[in-house]
Formats: sequence, C-alpha cells, structure tokens
Amino acid sequence: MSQTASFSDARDPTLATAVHRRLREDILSGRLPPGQKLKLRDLAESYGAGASPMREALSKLAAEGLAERLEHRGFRVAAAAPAQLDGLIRSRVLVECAALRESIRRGDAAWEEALLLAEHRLNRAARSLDPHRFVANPEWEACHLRFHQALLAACGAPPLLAFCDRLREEARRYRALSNTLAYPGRDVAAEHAAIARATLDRNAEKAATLLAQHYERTGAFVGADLGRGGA
Amino acid sequence: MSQTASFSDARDPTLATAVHRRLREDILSGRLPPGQKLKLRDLAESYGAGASPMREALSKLAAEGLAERLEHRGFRVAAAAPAQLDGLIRSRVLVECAALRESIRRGDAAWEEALLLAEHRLNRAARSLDPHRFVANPEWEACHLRFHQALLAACGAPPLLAFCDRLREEARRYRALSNTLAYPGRDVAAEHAAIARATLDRNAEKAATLLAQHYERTGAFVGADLGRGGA
DNA sequence: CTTCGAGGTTTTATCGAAATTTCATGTGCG
DNA sequence: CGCACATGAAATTTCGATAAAACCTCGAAG
Repeated sequence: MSQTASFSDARDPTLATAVHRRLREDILSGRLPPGQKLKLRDLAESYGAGASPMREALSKLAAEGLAERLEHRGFRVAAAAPAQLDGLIRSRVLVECAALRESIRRGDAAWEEALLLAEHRLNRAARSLDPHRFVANPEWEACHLRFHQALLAACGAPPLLAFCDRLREEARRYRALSNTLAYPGRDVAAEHAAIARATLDRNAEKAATLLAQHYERTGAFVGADLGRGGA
Repeated sequence: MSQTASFSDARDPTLATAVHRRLREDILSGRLPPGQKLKLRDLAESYGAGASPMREALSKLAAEGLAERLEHRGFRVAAAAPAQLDGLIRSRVLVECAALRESIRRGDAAWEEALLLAEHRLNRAARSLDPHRFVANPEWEACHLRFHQALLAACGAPPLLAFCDRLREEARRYRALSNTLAYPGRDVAAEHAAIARATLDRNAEKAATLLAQHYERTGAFVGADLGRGGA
C-alpha cells in the first residue's frame, strides 16, 4: 500500500544506484543548474561515496541525456535552452500522438477500464496541497503520470513507451527549471477529461489533437518563463 | 610516443569508449549471443583492459538497452525473443511514420535536395560486393543509413531522431542474429525509390504506408527466421 | 527421496593511489 | 605589445587490491 520511498539508501542495492537516483533528482529539481560542472572529487565528498560509484552514476545519467560527457574533461549537467525545449516538445507530441492513435486502434476493454480508472483517480486527487497557494501534491503527480501512461498503454510497443517516459522526465526538468509552478487560467482537469472522453469514444483524430494541444500549451508557458528567467 | 595499441584505440580518446565500441559491435554482430553472461574478469582479460573501463562500458551498454544489469549479479547480453522484435518493429513503424509525416509537412527545398541526393547515392552503390552471392557492402549500408536519416531529417525533433537511430541499431542486431542475409524476391531499391517519390511529392499518407510496409516486411523475414533458428 | 542449511568458491562492488591528459599561468621572443 | 611555448597544477581516467554479496556443492535431517 504505502511506499516508503524516502529512505532511498536503505532500499537501493548498491551505492551507485543510490547516488544515481539522488543525482538525478538534484538535476530534475533544478538544484544542479544546466551547464554546471560536475567534479568527481567534490561530488564524491558531498554524496559520501567513492569515485567509482559516482562515475558509474554519471555515466548512466549521460546515457539518459541528463548529463553530458566531455572526454577527459568529466561531466556537466545537460544544457537546457529554449531551442532544446522546442525539440523536446515536438518529439513528445509526435511520439505520444502516434502511440495514442495506435492505442485507440488496438486497445481492448481492459485498457478502456484501466484508463477510466486512472482518470477517475486523477480527478479525485487534489492538484495542490494548499487551496490558495500552489503546493505540489505527490499523489496528484503520481496519478497524472499513470493517467498519461494509461492512454498509451495499449500501443503494444514497449520501447516506445520507455522513450515516452524518458521524455516525460526531461520535460519535468524544464518545468522545475522555470519558475512557473502553476499555469493560471488553465483547467488541466478539463483537458484531461476531454482527452479521456475522445479516447474512450475511439475518436483518434480528436484525441490526438487534444493531447498535442495539452503538451504544446504547457511548453509555451514553460518556454516563455525560461526565456524571461534566463538560463 | 609508442602506439602499440590497435588502430581503434588511436581514434578513441579513452579506453572505456574503445571497449564500449568493440563490445557493442560484438553484440550487434551476434558474436555475443543473447542472454550471454558477461563476466567482468573474463571480459577485462579478452579486451585487454582493467575492470573500471569495462564496467563503465557495460553500464553504457545497459543504458542503451543492449545489455541488462542484474544488481549484484553483473551484466548479460540483452534478450532477443520474437516477442521483443515485434515490439521493436511496431515502435519503429509508429515513430518513423510520425517523423516522416512531420518531415513532409515542415521540409524545405534543402531537405528535398538532400533526400534526392541520398537516394541517388543509395541507388548507385552496389548492395552486394558479389553479384551472385550476397556479401554485405559497407558503402551500401552507409548510404542506406543516410537515406533513412534524410527522410526524417526535417521533422525538427532531435531527441526523436536519436531514438530512431537507437532502434535502427537494435534492429540491425536482430538482422545479424537471424541467418537471413538477403531477402529473396524483394526489390528493396524499388521500395526505397517509391518511398522517396511519395515523400518528394509530399504525399504523406502514401509515404508513411510505404515506409511501414518496408519495415514490417523486413521484420516478418527476420522474425520467421529467428523463430526457426531458435534463440 | 526431497528439502533445507552451512561452508567454500566465485563474482561483483567499492576504495585508494598512480598515471595520463587537460587547463591555467607565467615567461621569453618577435 | 602580442603570441608561442614551456611549466605547474588540477582533474579525469585507469589500475590493483579489498570487502561484500551471491552461487554452488555437499551433507544431514525430515
């Protein structure tokens, strides 16, 4: 039932995986800014590990696209420019729309029911922990993730789903980088509901269009803020 | 001063990258069969490197999906079952068709010309080095790669293109794993020409259909052979 | 005959130090 | 005054060794 994920060190089987998780979280949350030099010695000291696990974690991050490797010059946090955000959004729209269309074409009754359930749970969870000020609700975030995964789940292409997850994480990084926590004047719940309805109606064209708008809208907000805030 | 190492070392900046390249080639070519246990000590000896670069190479391979990591149990070559090939083909069709449609929508004159050139060069290169028996021609392979890249180049989504490259490599592995070197009764040149023509005519629907058939046909051949040969 | 457990062996994960490369600073010459 | 070069320092990469974990074998009990 309840997941005690806070004690990552205790659950992670090796030091390298623990360090990898913490480092990734620090990059995704923006604590480590884009372009930041990642010096092995300093990191090893601050994370309480040797050079070997740290190097392995960095290598993994580089493969995921969250860090860049410069031969003989170590690692740095991956750049995050508006131009790259543009390519990211475009990739997400193309890939997720294609996956959604295929899901609609192939999905069976079980998929429909799972999607319905995911949308219901997302609706029931509060988006913010505080009604007046936006405070991220981990439960809503988890439901949000599962909803979007449920949309694509029936496409029958596991590598593609894994790629979608990767892009989602990278997008999350940009969201954290911008100061835009909430998007005023937007009813995301309604957007999700509309996407779910079109999908369950097997209206591929409409569902894909709505999903594309869903991502492009968020991208526009974040991109504008990223350009203003400077990065 | 003294360059006693092999020529590949001379181009690779570090031992880890050199080992990574060689190891990847050995997996893609099928020299290391799926599921094969990758023991650190044996690998280090046969590749002439220490444990650290080897571990880093394996870590990178695992991130690319060519190797699997089992915590506290080392690495093994990624599995390659018909079911996974199915997901791979489906991913390629979905992603590449979406990218191609977008390329057709956004492509400018320079893109058209580059595609035309790539198709011309592919046509001019001989598919086999021997007219009677199939012997892979590296030049044709390179032109083939560039042709398919040229098709999608204008989609404006770099992460998606990188993903396409990754899937292409994985597909190449299955091709090498099967004993099917040539596909008799198939005119691939004609298929490529048809795809190029439809693309240059900006006929997205037809181009995408042809591209999908192009991949599904190859997948069917390889899959059938993989099922027969056993894996 | 099967199942369970203890001990030894193999393999991985990690640490600390040496070797190689790059970057920065200062010096000499044109 | 500017540029090329040499030198020193810092960082990365690599190696060898140690510690920890998992696998295998073997034997005994149910």
